[in-house]
Amino acid sequence: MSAMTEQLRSPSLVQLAVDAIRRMILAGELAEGERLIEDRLTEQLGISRPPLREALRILEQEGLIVTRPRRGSTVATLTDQDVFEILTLRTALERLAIELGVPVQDQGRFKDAQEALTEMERCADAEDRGSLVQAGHRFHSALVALAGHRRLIEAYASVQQQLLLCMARNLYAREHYYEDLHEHVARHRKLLDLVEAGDPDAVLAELAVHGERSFSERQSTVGSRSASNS
Amino acid sequence: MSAMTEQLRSPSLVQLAVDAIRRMILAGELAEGERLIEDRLTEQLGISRPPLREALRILEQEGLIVTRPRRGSTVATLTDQDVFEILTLRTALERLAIELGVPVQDQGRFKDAQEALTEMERCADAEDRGSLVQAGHRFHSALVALAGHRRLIEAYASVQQQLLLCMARNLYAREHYYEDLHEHVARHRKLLDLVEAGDPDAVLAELAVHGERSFSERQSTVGSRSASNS
DNA sequence: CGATTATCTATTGTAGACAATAGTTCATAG
DNA sequence: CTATGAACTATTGTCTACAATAGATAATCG
Repeated sequence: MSAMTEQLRSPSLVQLAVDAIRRMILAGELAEGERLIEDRLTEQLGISRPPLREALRILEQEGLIVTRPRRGSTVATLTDQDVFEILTLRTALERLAIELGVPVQDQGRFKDAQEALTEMERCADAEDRGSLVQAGHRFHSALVALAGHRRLIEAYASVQQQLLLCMARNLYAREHYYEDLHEHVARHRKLLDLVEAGDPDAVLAELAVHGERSFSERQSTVGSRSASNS
Repeated sequence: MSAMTEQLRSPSLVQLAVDAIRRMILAGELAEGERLIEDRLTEQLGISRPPLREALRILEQEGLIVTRPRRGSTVATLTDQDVFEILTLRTALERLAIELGVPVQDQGRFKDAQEALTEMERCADAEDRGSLVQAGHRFHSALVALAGHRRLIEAYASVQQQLLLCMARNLYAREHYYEDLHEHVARHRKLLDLVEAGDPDAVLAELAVHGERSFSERQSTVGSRSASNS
């Protein structure tokens, strides 16, 4: 039954371009605020402008680029306010996921979270921060997927992606991920244990302290709305 | 300072097409599941296909249409599961808005909510259900705007829009809006009073019972994932 | 007479070219 | 020497045309 969902999609040039440009942005190959000249991208990707422009529209909706009429597109520039928005939204979405999904139904998705956590522990042992971040995102995504809520999953993925953009810009990475790696993983382990126990409130409480640290100093800087780097 | 935000934008054909098609869908001129033939739409709107296709990509991201590769776009078909997702997501976003915005800062936005509520009362007196729904949406949007959270506002608008699609299909309208109109408005009045009082928790509590009625029977039908109309 | 396959048509995917505009540079006047 | 204006260039916005594919129809074979 789950094999039915495997449908070999012909990758349209639009989807291809979306993936490629997204990767470029998140990998930092395209700098923050950098203009995305259509001609240059078409040449680079080997496609023509119509599919590229459709791809840009999608990325715009995803929040990775900003398009101003007659002035083209630029890679999104994130202010402190933006980071605040991303983090708060992420937490709200995770909360909903826990509330809906925590007396866990789909054992398969739970497996995903477990595997991601194992991967996190491996990364922490190896002190591989980059992979740890990725595994952490997989873990959280798996947690969110527990609810079986398509829109929630998509919204979360979009926010997660913007968070990756933050980290690519090193706005957020330092203060959040330069803590003790094993404590970091331990908190996630506890989270998963509570999820398995099936008590949503306990998970939510843990999630609250989980996120508190990263928010507290952010909250204070909110309101400035100033660009966070020059 | 707020006058600075007034920038007369030339409406690109893409934006024009997005608005036009969105209106057609929400007005029910395009039936649920109906195919959107590009040639027909270009002729109807008097534009060519590239801007139309960009518009379709945007609408796809917004969740109003579904596009399958090589098979074109269709107006989104909403299942019970979809309605459930929309409602739960909406509540989660409103909760976040209240948490962040309720010791209300921006008095201007608060005015918006007050005006919308006044409008609601007028509609309830006139028994104008259609306008009441619209005013209600303006009210909720104003409430969400209190937080001054751009991403939250956009996400909420998208969800709200899909909710309108539900109502256009009469999936949700009957059981939710065929209650007593004045009680409906009274609940919103209470909500706004609590917001003005500045106690987020009280607002959240009220919001919970506010939404509980509409969710309870939904929750039970979840899992069927069957199409909700034929 | 029913099922299967080949052709055909309607529709989407993509490309290249033209038109319009915003930013830039240079020249000129104060 | 600075500021203003005009021409220019780079880039976006849009259109028409071509290629490729999926669904439909009809014809043929069992």
